[in-house]
Amino acid sequence: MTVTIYDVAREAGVSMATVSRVVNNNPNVKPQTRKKVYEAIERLGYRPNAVARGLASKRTTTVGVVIPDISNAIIAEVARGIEDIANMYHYNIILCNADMRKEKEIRVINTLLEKQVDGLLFMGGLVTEDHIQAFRTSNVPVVLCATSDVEQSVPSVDIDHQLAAYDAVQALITRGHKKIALISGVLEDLTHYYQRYLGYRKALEEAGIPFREDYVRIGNGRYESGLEVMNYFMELEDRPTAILAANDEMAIGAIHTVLDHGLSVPDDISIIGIDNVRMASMVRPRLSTVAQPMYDIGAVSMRLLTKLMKKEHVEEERVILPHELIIRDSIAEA
Amino acid sequence: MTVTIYDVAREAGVSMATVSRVVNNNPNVKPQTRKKVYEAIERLGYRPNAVARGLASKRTTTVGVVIPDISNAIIAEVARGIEDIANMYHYNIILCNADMRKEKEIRVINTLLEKQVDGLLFMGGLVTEDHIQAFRTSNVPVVLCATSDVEQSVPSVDIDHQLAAYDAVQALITRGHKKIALISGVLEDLTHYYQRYLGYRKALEEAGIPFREDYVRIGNGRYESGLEVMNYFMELEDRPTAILAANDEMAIGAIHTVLDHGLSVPDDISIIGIDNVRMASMVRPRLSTVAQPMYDIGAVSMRLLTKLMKKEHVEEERVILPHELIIRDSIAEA
DNA sequence: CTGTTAGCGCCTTCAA
DNA sequence: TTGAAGGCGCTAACAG
Repeated sequence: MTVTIYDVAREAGVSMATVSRVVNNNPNVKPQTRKKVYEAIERLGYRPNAVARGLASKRTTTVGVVIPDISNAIIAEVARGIEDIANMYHYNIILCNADMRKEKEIRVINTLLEKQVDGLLFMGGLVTEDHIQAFRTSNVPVVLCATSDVEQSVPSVDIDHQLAAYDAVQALITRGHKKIALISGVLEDLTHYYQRYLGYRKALEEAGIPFREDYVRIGNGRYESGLEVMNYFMELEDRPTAILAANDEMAIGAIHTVLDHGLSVPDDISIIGIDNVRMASMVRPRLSTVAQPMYDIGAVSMRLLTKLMKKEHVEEERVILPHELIIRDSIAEA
Repeated sequence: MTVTIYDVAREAGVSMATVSRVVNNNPNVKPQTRKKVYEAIERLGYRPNAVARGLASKRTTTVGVVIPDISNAIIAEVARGIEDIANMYHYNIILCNADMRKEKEIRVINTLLEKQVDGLLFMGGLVTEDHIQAFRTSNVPVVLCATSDVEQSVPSVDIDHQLAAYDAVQALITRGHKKIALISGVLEDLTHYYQRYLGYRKALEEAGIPFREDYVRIGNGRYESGLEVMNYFMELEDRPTAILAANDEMAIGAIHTVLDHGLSVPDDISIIGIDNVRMASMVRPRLSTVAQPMYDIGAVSMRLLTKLMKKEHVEEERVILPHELIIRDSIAEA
C-alpha cells in the first residue's frame, strides 16, 4: 500500500542508503544516480515517512509552539515572525492552542514533548512553577515568547512591560492630565499586568501625583470588561480625565463607554492602550497605544531557539525588545 | 539518557509488552502488575515516545489542521470547535498556518502527511485543483472546514454563502433600500466571495432592482480595503443608501469612511456585513451582519473527520449549516 | 560514491 | 495474564 524507501531503492536499482542520501540532500551521490532515484521517487509517488525518520535520527526538525489563547489578537503577528525564521532554518512548526487553561497548557507541552519536538516555544501566557517543571523534564530547549518567568530562569524574548505602561502614562502626564485612572488586567499575572500596574504607579509617583485606590479597577482583558470598568469610572464624582487601559481591547471598550455616554474621546476623556493590535487603528477615534514589536518578538525568539537547539553559544538568554509609543487620536491635552 | 519502555520493564520486573499494555490502557493486566508498572514509570519519569509509537502502530492519533490565514478573525472560534471534539475523541491536533499563500498551503499539507497524521482538516481557504491533487495522494481522510471545493468531491462543512448574502440584501430591501451597493471580495474565490456576489445579484433581481456595475467594487477582504472602496461609493453622483460588504472587516472599514465624511451610519447610509466576527459588536455603531456558526462548523467538521478516520458510515459528506441574520445598529429604514 | 547492517522505541501477533 | 520476537521505515556508521 504505502511505498517505502525500499521500494524506491528497488525501482531505481540502488540501495536504501543511496535513496536516503538523495532524499536528505547528501552531496555524496553521483548526479546520474541522483537522477535515477528522483525518477523512481516520481514514478512511485514516494513520500518520506517523517515518523520513521524521526525515530531513526532522533531529530524531528519540528518545534512546538504553545499558544495559550488562539483568539488573542497579538499572536497572529508573533506567529508570522516565528514561522519566517523557522522556515529559514528548515524547521517545521506545529501550533497547539491551550485555550487559556493552565491545565491544558501543561498537557499540550507534554504532548509536544512526547512527539519529540526538537524545541519548544511558549507564547504569551503566564508561566508558573508547574510550567517550569514540565519544561525541566524535557531534554529540549525552551524559549518563552512574549512572556517570561518571574524567576527569569528560562530563556525569553519580551518587552519591558513596566516601562511600556510608564511611557503610556507619561504621554498622558505630558499633556497635562493629573486624574489618570487605570483599567488593569489581573495582577496575579506577575509578568504582564502586574508590571504594567507598577509602571502606572511609578509614572504617577515621579510626577508627584498621588495614587488613588478608586482610580484602579481590574478587568479581564476583554472588550466587554473595558466597557464595564469604564462605566464605573464614569460614575465617579471626581471623574478621571485620562485612562490607561492595560491592553488595547479594554481600551477600545473604554472608548465606547465614553461615546455611549454622549461624551467625546479625546475631548472629554483621553484613553491610551498597550499592545497596538491591528484593531487599534480600526476604531474611531483611532487608539493611541504603546506598540509591542510583535513580529520581532516572534522572529527573535525563534532565532534564539535555533541557536539553543544547535547548542551554539548565545550571549544573552533573556532578550528585551524596545516598544514604541504610537500617538493617534484618542488622547489630547487635558 | 532517555528512559525507554525497556527501562521501565526492567525496573518493574516485567516485560516490555506488559508495560506497553499498561501505557495503552489494555485491560488485560492484573491490577497489581499495573500498579507496579505505574510506580516504575513514576520513579523513572518515563514519557512515551510518540514517534516510536506512531511507527509501530501506524497511527499517530493526531489530525493536522491547515489554517490558510492565522490572522483571520473567524478561525479562533472554528478552532475551538475543532479542538473540543478532537479532545473528546482523544485526538491531538496540530495547527499549521499557511499565511494565505497557496504554494505554502500545499507544502504544509505535504508536511502534515509526511508526519503521518491520521486525518486532515483544511480550514477556510480557496480549494484548487492542486489542493485536491495533494489530498488524493494521501491515504487519510480530508474534511474541508468553512470552505468547500467547486467540484464538491471532498467532504466539507460550510454555510450557504449565496443564501447568506441574499438574506443580508433582503434585510436592506425590507427596509426600503433600493440603491444597494456591494463591497465584494475577489470573485476568483468561487466558493466564498463569488457565491456572495451571486446572492447579492439574486436578491436584487427578485426585488426587481436593476443591477448596476458601478455599485459593485472589489476589495481584498481587509479593513483598509473597505475604507477605500467606500470612498469610491461616497464620490458617486447617485450615491447608494445601503451597502453590503462581503465580510465584516470591510464593512467596518466602510462604516468608518462614512463617519469620516461627517455622515451617519445608519441614518445616512446603512451597512451590513457577513461573518459576525467578534469585532462586529466592538464598533460604533455596532455592525449588523449574517452570522456564521463558527464553533459548530469546527465541531461538525471534526466530528465528520473522526467518523471518516474510523471508517464509519456517514450519511452525508457535505454539510451545510444554517446562518443567522443579526440585526444591530448599522442599518435603518431608507 | 555506494552498499550492508544495526538499531531507533514501541506495538502486536503468537505462544505459553 | 504475561513474555518473546519480529517488524514499522528510516538513518548512520562502517566497509568497500
